[in-house]
Amino acid sequence: MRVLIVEDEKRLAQALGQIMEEQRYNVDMVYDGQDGLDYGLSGQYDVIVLDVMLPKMDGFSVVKKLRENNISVPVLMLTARDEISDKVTGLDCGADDYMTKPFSPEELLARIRALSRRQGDVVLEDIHWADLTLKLSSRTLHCGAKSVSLGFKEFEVLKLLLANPKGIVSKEELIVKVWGSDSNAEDNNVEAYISFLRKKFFYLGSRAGIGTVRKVGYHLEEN
Amino acid sequence: MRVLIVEDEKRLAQALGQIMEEQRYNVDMVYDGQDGLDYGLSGQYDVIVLDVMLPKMDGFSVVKKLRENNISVPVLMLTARDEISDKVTGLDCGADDYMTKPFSPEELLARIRALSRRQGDVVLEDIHWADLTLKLSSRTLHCGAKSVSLGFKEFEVLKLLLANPKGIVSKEELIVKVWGSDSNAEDNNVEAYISFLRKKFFYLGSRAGIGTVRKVGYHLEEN
DNA sequence: GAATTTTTTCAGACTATTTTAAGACTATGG
DNA sequence: CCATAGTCTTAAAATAGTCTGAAAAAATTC
Repeated sequence: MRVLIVEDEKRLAQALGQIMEEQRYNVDMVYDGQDGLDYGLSGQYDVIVLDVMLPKMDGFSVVKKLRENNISVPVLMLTARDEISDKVTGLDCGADDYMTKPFSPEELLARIRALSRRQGDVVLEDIHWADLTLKLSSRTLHCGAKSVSLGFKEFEVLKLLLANPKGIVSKEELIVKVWGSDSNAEDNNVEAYISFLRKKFFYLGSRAGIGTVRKVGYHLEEN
Repeated sequence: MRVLIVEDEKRLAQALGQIMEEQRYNVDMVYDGQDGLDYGLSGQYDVIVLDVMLPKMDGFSVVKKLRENNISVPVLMLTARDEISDKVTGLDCGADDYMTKPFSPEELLARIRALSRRQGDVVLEDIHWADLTLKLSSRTLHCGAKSVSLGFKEFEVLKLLLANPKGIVSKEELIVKVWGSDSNAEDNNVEAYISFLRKKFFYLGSRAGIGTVRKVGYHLEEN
């Protein structure tokens, strides 16, 4: 996910950037409204975090111009408590959400997730493979009349396999994408989850299976 | 709440309708100005969303004729950015608010809420789910012959669950929408209320229940 | 201002998920 | 066929997330 931060207080911008990079977001930072607008117009971002008070051009104008150029990227406005106005709270300026400073990293991330989810809620469709249906909203796996609920990690592992229905997914990739690159998960963790999933496939009576390619990885297959 | 959408771009009309139906608004849609006027004259709506450019009769004329007939329903005009005129911005036409396309669902809902609030006389309809009836006017929950009254927070939590009868509502969303995004409510507050509600469902003998999806949220389910 | 209701807080119980670890199994090269 | 490294499976231990009852605090009502 690509995020643009437009904030002139460098310390704060830095902090924001760090918080988001920890979430593996791809972050760009600029420090005035003019740059914010130019970067925003590139249309390459999934979310823009925009301070209201900025040099050269204020946040409201930036959003306004973005919208005039049909850039519908979700915008999260940052504002000091004493700068709050109806223009912000009513979101009449075209922003999608606002947050008053100071705020917690959790709140920031929560709002960013909410915004990107809102945007992508069309993508939250069910995934089909062979006779299986993975319901993203309820984290359940269905096959015919039967269904099972998946744990968080099971879900993520399966989702990754489904994202490459023909290709092979390595244990390493699974570890990085499901456990995180800084985790100390071992291959056996992946093996355990593959085993759990196979057991559930079997319980569901599905004709789908997970094939092993020794020393390479796993892939979905249809029997 | 009853809403009339008058919009000739069917896709947009459809999208608007969906957004509002998710809020459990009672939505009617028509696709030209003449029908818009006819429906509007029935006087049954709490808000009318009206495009400016319409076949048969433009939006301005529709509002004008409505007002001539003493229909004082709040009207929200939709206009493309390049159709904007003082007639719109000044609201000289008799509309109560206007919004330029494109806009976010949130903005639309915010404005509609604002309009109906301004009106002050929101019609409170009951919400039904499974064997439950939530009476919005009295904040009571009914099932068969039994009923209980809900506290304000219980009520809001349940209403949010009912607003997404199929989807899952996260604790995060509940906190933001019930406690407010600037509150310091914690997950356990939500858990406590979910527990209260379950107890009341049980007392009522309802077949409805609240399911948990670990690390994701809650959703209504029917046993 | 007392009584009642609603909301928050907290701790311990409970449960699902995740990790760990050990032994069984299997493909592959020698 | 054997040795080996890689993989599978399972049980159990550890952890993290959730539930719930009770009591304190706050808000409302009478």
